[in-house]
Amino acid sequence: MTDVSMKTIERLILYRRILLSMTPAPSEPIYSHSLAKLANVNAAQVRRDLMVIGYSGTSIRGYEPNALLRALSEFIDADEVTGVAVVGIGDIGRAIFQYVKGRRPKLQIRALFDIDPEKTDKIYDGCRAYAIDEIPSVIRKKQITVGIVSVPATAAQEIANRLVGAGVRGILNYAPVQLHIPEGIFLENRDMITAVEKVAFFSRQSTLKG
Amino acid sequence: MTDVSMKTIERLILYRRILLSMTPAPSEPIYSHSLAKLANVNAAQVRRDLMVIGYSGTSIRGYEPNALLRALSEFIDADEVTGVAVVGIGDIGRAIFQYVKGRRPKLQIRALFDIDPEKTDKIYDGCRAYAIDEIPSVIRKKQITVGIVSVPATAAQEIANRLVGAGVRGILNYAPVQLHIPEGIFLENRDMITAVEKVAFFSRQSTLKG
DNA sequence: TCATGTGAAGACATTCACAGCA
DNA sequence: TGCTGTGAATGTCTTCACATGA
Repeated sequence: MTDVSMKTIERLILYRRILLSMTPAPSEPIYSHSLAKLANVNAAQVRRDLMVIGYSGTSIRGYEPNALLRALSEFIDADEVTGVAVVGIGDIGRAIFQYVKGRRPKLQIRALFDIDPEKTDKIYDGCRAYAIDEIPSVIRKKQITVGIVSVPATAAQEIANRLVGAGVRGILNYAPVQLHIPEGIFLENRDMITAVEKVAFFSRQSTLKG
Repeated sequence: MTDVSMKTIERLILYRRILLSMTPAPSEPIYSHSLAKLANVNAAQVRRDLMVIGYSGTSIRGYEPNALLRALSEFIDADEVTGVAVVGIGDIGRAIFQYVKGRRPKLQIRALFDIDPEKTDKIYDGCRAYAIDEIPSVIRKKQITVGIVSVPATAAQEIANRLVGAGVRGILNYAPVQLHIPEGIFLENRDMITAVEKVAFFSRQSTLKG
């Protein structure tokens, strides 16, 4: 696979979400300008991003929405379904589970984990919750490659170690702590406190500027 | 205020979090190298970032942890406490409320909002929940400048409009939809579906590479 | 005419590498 | 010696601007 920048992938995912949200799919072609407006980016940016997915407007003016959607999905998704596990059944864990479940056919949350015995060995909305000790066996058996860490900060590193040990290739970390994981494993941090602090900072800036 | 890049602010916030997590504060100086390691960045990056906050290692070798923490906080925080509102008391709304509450003295969640009458006119852990119609009056009265959108995608734009109309200067959007808001209002998107898709994509890449 | 695709410029971010200092 | 602070180099991302095509 050709290598793509982080920023580009984020936008490609955004373009796809925009197209998915157009129901029914418009029969009119969509222009780089219109997509750009919907995505809050520059039109040249859209065209440059679309270059990497190898979809070309078929000598037509603009892009054919269905074909573009197909091309985006082909690029963004793996051939097989990606197995995902959520560790920590708190508010964040539940939120992710609810948001992702059934919304993306190529992403499947196949297991939940929690330290609290009250929460484990149950089935939530079609997905089973396991004890932390079962991480290695379940991750392997269910071919899970993405782990989501939604446990308290103090437990996060230990959970990350176990996930990596069990073979996940990427971690999405919601705990407010910097994880240290081996080279080659993808890590994305989404700490909510940091997010609020950042918005607070730039809100102040915009106030000062006028 | 000097203008700082998004990336730099994110790292400054991270450095502060790292220092805050060291309790008790170490009496030894901390070096750019050690902070870099903890933050998963390059040492030169740390030094360059610290340049912008105007803290200098006082002709000492390394940085004095307490002084650095103070300098970081002075830069990151406003003088006054920043008022925050959370709209949408679902899993995400609750998660943010719980995470932020009491953890950052300069960030105060002053109001919750929800469309469901069952959830409003109650006090959750010291913070009152209001109906959506009360956004304008409450935002103004409580001097709220940051709004967090944790409602379903279909409602998000309408909520954003009301928040902006009421005077907030920044929005943190957890809904999986692109908001359109006036120039000058800061917007940060944190959609969870996009996050999982991104991690899934790069996990696959790392697998292929080896 | 009007939109795409893209070379080239420009803006921005990271890293190197070293002078200077204690 | 071993650190910081920073000029300069490098690397990455965004935007301009225009040739090309229908």
